[in-house]
Amino acid sequence: MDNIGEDSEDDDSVNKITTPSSRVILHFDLDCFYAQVEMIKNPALRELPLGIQQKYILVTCNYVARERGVTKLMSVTDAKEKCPELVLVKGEDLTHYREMSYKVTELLMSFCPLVERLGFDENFMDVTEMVERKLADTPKSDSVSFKGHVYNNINTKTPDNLRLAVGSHIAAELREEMYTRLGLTGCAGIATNKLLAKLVSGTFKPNQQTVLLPESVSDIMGCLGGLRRVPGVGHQTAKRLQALGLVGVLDLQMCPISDLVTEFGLPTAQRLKNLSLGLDNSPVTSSGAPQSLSDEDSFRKMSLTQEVLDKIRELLSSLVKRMQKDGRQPHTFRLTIRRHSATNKWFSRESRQCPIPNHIGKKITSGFSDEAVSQLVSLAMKLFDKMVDSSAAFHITLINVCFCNLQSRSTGMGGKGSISSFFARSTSSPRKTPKISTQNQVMSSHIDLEMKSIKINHQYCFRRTLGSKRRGKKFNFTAPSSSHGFTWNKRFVVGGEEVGNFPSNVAECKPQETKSSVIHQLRPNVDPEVFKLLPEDIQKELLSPAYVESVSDGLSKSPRPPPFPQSSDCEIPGNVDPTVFSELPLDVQRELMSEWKQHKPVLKSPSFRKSGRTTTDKDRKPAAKNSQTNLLKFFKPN
DNA sequence: CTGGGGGCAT
DNA sequence: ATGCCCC
Repeated sequence: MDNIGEDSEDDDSVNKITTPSSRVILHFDLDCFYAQVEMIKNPALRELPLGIQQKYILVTCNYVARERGVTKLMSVTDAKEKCPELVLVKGEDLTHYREMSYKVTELLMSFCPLVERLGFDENFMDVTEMVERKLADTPKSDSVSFKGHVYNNINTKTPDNLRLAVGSHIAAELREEMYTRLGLTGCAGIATNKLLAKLVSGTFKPNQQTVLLPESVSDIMGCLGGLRRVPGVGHQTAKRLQALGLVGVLDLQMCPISDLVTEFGLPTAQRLKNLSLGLDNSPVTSSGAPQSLSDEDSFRKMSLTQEVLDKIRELLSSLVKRMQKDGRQPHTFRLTIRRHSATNKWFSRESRQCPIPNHIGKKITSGFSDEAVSQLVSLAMKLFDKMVDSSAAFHITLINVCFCNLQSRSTGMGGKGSISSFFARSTSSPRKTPKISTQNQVMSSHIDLEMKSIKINHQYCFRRTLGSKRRGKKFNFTAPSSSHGFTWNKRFVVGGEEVGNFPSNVAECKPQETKSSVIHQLRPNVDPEVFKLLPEDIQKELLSPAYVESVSDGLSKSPRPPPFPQSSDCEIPGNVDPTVFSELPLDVQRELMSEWKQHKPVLKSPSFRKSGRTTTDKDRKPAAKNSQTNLLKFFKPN
């Protein structure tokens, strides 16, 4: 089980204190992904304006089409108007895109397992360890230049920038690998966190890459304009921010944290403010195999039970086949619908779910697909009846069937690894492809891949993703210690942001300190004299929780009081500025206090997750418990 | 007439 | 089960 004690022994002894706290994060974004896949399938399409069509929407298009004014998410009608010669390919069946997407992730993972997928066409990678390793191996590393673009074209020589420069070389090589092995082009961004890497990757658009240096953080955030452009700020959040009078990133940067807390609560308030400043300590979490498989279809209208039944059967037979290839057994089934409603057109979905009886689940994995499908169809219809009164008129515009709670059948060997199908090489592949199949090869696949320049032992790339998302980010500092020779890397969770000369790089104030002492907590590159000259309210703002590495995301690399008070009284958590707290409305204070009270006992038992599911984590994402074993099982034993 | 996915937190 | 987020 999780053991906090184990960790404390090895972290500082192994991780030298001098080790830099900033990470090197890569973001990869394939160019017009679906269009590229179609152009690979049919090269004749390359010179033609090509659009990928789902129902009435053009979900993406190639660059020939873009030159003629076609854009993403344009209606087919508009696109045809703009460009009558536009060639359309249906893209509702995602099979090929999904397969290619996982090949990309697999390729990246073969260099460093810490890869997080975002949709089908984007991947984050934490290459900090690779960079350190490369730096240590190359004595003449002083004069490394940047590969690709540098945002704003400015370049100061600092140790952190050197590490980003090495990151840019890694990114370039990985993009080259993607092209030579898979025929795919894409962009990459190199920065110190996921937010910035993602934002910068699109700076130069097709098939190029860009580094963002810390000194340009305020520039890139300022140039963003609308808040919707900030990843993590969706439609709803943007609306609520606008109600507060905030429309641009700069507005959010300058907004008093207390205003945000009243609207969003403390955790979200901090997150939003940090995002606006380019701060993001969220770790790159290995995605591994998907948590759920679903299949859906939308249509104008469906009003007959028989049609519903047929559609569900159709969706299920395809989903069961996919599930079968995956190899895991689903233990939960969910049916989702969208109702037609003239007024409430804005998409609200309803769903019902139920356990999948074991005898049905087994039929899925063991190949009795037809039986499984028909039994699942009746399950689905029962769920449908819970939502829709079939005796009255109804109009459905979407049906989705979903398998989740996926568990590997065999704990040990022989089982078709869950991810094996996603990462499996097609046997018909004309080209020799690297086999990343056996457990041994996971740790040494650089041999198979004939890496020329990135001679990084994969062991050095294992950065623990401490605690999975599912175990709750809040308490991921209680994640298990290394159990296979990998050391708990405290620094990992810290992710101290390097934010150049931004005021916000006052990022490491210790909580609950007096102002006079807190000034000593300023970053070394922040001039205390300058700080003292600032108006007091600005000082307070800089020291407020929004500027502190949030407790929920990690520990400080410097000794710091535990995130929650040890005393039995409910005190203000360490990451909360008492001054700011005291300024909150009383009811908000009370709410926060009771929340903290409830969380406290959790500190000692990270497995509190009331879920009756005393899960043996073996079926969760690879990062969940033990990155090695969990990762290994995703590769074909061969 | 905004698609077909996927994720997380509550 | 829903709502938010991402593409």
